[in-house]
Order: sequence, then structure tokens, then C-alpha cells
Amino acid sequence: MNSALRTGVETFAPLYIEVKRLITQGLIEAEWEPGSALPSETRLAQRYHVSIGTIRRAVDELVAEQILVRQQGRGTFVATHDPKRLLFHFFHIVRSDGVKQLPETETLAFERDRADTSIARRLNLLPGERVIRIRNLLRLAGEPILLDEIVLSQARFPDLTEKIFRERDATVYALYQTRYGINIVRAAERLRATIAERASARLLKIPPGAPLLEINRTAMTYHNTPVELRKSLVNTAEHEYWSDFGKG
Amino acid sequence: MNSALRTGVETFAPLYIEVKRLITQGLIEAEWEPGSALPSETRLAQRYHVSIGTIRRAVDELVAEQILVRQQGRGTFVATHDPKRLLFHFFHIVRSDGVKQLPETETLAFERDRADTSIARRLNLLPGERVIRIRNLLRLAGEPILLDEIVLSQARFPDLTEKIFRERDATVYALYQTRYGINIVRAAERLRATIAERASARLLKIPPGAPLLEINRTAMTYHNTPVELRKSLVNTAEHEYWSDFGKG
DNA sequence: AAGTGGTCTAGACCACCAT
DNA sequence: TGGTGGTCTAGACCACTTA
Repeated sequence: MNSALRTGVETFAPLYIEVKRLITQGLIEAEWEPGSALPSETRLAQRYHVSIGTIRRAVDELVAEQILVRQQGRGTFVATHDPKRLLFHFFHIVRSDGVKQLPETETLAFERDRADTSIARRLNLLPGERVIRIRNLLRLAGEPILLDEIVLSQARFPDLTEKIFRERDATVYALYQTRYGINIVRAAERLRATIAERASARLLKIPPGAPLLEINRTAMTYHNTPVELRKSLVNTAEHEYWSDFGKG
Repeated sequence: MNSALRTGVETFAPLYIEVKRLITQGLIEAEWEPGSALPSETRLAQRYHVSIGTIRRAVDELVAEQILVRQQGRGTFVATHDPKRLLFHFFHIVRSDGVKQLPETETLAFERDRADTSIARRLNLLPGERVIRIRNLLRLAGEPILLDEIVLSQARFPDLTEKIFRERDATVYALYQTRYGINIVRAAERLRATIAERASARLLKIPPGAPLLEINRTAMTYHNTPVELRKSLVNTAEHEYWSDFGKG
């Protein structure tokens, strides 16, 4: 049924790309929720009227993007933001000896604001639209290492309150996922070196003027839609940021 | 011929992994040199006594790791260190507005030294083995932005002299490739913020005490074999380090 | 034992590039 | 026109998980 999917579609892509789009659409519409299993490959093949090989090709790519997770003998699952995935996929700070630790988050501030032109551009909003601004202090092994400032579109997180944010039982990205159905699947970061100002220095218990690593992150959901801006200041005296490229 | 390749092999992996290993071995032994074409997939299938599908699977992975490059209608080629690949794959500094520029390199020092325990461990050498230490100043659009210190195993680059290094006609990684047959395919980096010392400050034309981004890179060839250590100090006043993860 | 993903095959047809 | 990689199919068998 090579062309069954394509009738009425104006733009032509390989079948497996169409299938990938359809599966992603199912994820967006929460037909399959994070943590749950997709139908088996045989069933997906029947559903989309393509061969299993084509399904596998589509799922292969979603697995490579860490949107889906295969488990032999069990099934294929929608990736969740469990702490392990966070640690290996979205948290790139390690102790200088290479040991990874889970951060503990303390919320310092929760404010409502309006998007300036820069934030609007980066979040696909109009200048002046409402945003939420959250500041956190992250500790590793009890030591304050990282200051975060998160900016979210108010419209995307309509009922988010400081209380909800503080009393979440899991990571921030797991909160986006479970409560708002937004699954963060990708992040782009820009890094620079800077100097600690008085306020940051005090919170991180370092002298003013000490060097800090500044990380500007844009976190995205499916189709590279930006969801969260995050500016982090990291004390890299005993910790480092790791980055690995060229590995398949 | 499912088991043809496996006879006499003590460890069992999927066929396409074996094929991938054999192709990689051909690359290591320079049977196919960077820039040249591999045999067609049909021929590779005949040579290794597997189906084309299995060849494609193996080549797919090598393409994903950017070790090979497919060009429809032309063939499959061994990746080279042309400036474009360098810029998009191994050089992660961009101007703050996102523009990528090719750096110009000025060699400041070329020395011979012995590996201390840290260098020996990271380069898979024994402490005390001979190493080459090269310092460079990199300019972007004429401005000194980056200080590099490169450490190489003398044994791997036996006849490398300052003259050869300075008078290379292409990038450093292209030199490793064309003269020593070493193809850098992967890099792992650790970043931290630091403060400019007097010497660095002078070379980068910034005040002492200004913040600098320190990048510690291990560059690897096939099979994750470490080849080069590189410590970079970057003036991130007008430039940034970019990192993107979660994209397939 | 039944169901899932994982591997491998063989062959068809298409899109692209060189000549 | 002939050769290359790109897509798609259909089916076989294996490895693993669960019940």
C-alpha cells in the first residue's frame, strides 16, 4: 500500500518519514503517554498500511532521538523524564572526577513577567506576552553549585503556581510532562565564562569576581518547538560541563 | 551465508556489527583513504558474503558517526577533514550572533616533553613517554579569541617537526590525516570557567582576571582510541560555545 | 507458549549522477 | 544508459520477556 498514506498529501516524503510524523502526532496528542507502550510493530504496520520494515525505520529514528525506547521482548515505550534520563541526557554537570550526581533543587523565586523581544523571539511568542520566571538554587551533595533562571510561556502552563512548582514530586521536566503533557526531547545550549556578581556569589558561597560558567539553554518539545529558556550559572571549581560529539 | 563470517570468531555479535568492524579495520589499515570511495554496496555484500541490507545497516552506523558519507548516485566516501566538516563538527565556537567563522592559527611554541601520569592516562601512554606539546593562538576575523595547547604522543607522530606543523596547508586534523593516516572521528570535552592569567591575558588582549572558558578536549580516532589532548582558553566576551543534544 | 523486538535475507523499484 | 545509493516489501528465524 505504498501510496495509501500519501493520497491527498501535497508534499512527498519517504513513507517512513510520513509514519514518523504520524507517530509523533500521536505523541503530541497524547494518544500514547510517556511511560506507556506503543502498539507492537506488527499492529502499527497494519494501522498505517505499511510493512514492518518501514515501521522499524520510523521507530529507529525516534529511538535515536530518544523519544521512544525499545525493550526487546517487552515492547516500545514513550520516553519519560525519570531521574536517570535527566542525568544522562539533560544534566551535563559532573564532578571533576567524572562522578554524576542528582541535583537537589531549592526554589528561590517565582514571578510573572512579560516577554521582552529577545525572550519572545526565542520562545516563539509576541513581545509583551505573559511569561513565568522561576529562580532555583541547585545543590550537589549538599553544596550550592548552580543557579537557574527558567522562563516559560504562561499560556503553555496556565495554572502553574509556585506551590505546584515547589511541591512537585519529581524533576522539573517530569512536571511539564505529567501535568502539562509537554515532553522535552531536545535542548540547545550556548556557554560562556562570566564573573560572579554579589548576589550570585552570596548564594553560591563564593567570592564576588570568581569565575562562573554561564549556560543558556533552549529546551524543546516535538518538532523543535521551544518550551523553556534556562540560564544557569555554575561554579566550576569542583565540577565541569561535559560534551561528547562524533559518537553514533 | 549467515555464519560465514563467524567461524573461528570467539565472540558473537550481530552480523552487521561484524561487517562494521571489518569496514572500520579497512579504514584503519588505509585500504580506503579519506576522500576516496568505498566499493559499492553490492560489491561489499559480495565481499563479505552478506546481503545488501546487512551492508546498509553497517554503513548506516558509520554514516551516523560521520566516519563515512553517502552521496546518492555517486557512492560512499570516507569522511575528510575539510574546513566545512571541521567547522560544523569539531569547532564549537561561534560569534554571539550565531555566525560561524573559520579560525586562523598562529603557532606560538612547539616543544618536546614527557607524559606525566595524567597525560599518560588520558592518551593511553606510560608515564615518561615522549610527547609533543604545541601552543597556538587562534584568531577569528583577525581578533585573538582562543589559546590552544595540544599534546600528542611522539610515537604516533614520529617525524612531526615545528616546520611541518607550521607549514601545513590545511587544518590540524587534516594534517594528522594526510601525513600520519590518523582520522579524528570523535571528541569528548569538559568545560569550566576560569580567570585569565597574565600571559594568557596579554596574548588575548584582555585584562588579567577576565573570565575565560576552559575547554579540555580528548580527540579520538576509530575505536575511541585517544590521539590528541587539547586545552583551549576562549575569550567568550563576543563568542560562545554551542552544544546541541537530543537531536537525531 | 505466546508475544515482542532484533537480525537477516532477496528482490523490486525509484532518484540521482556520470558519461 | 548504466551504476550508485534510497526506499519499501514480505517473510524467515532468533532472543528475550512474561505469564
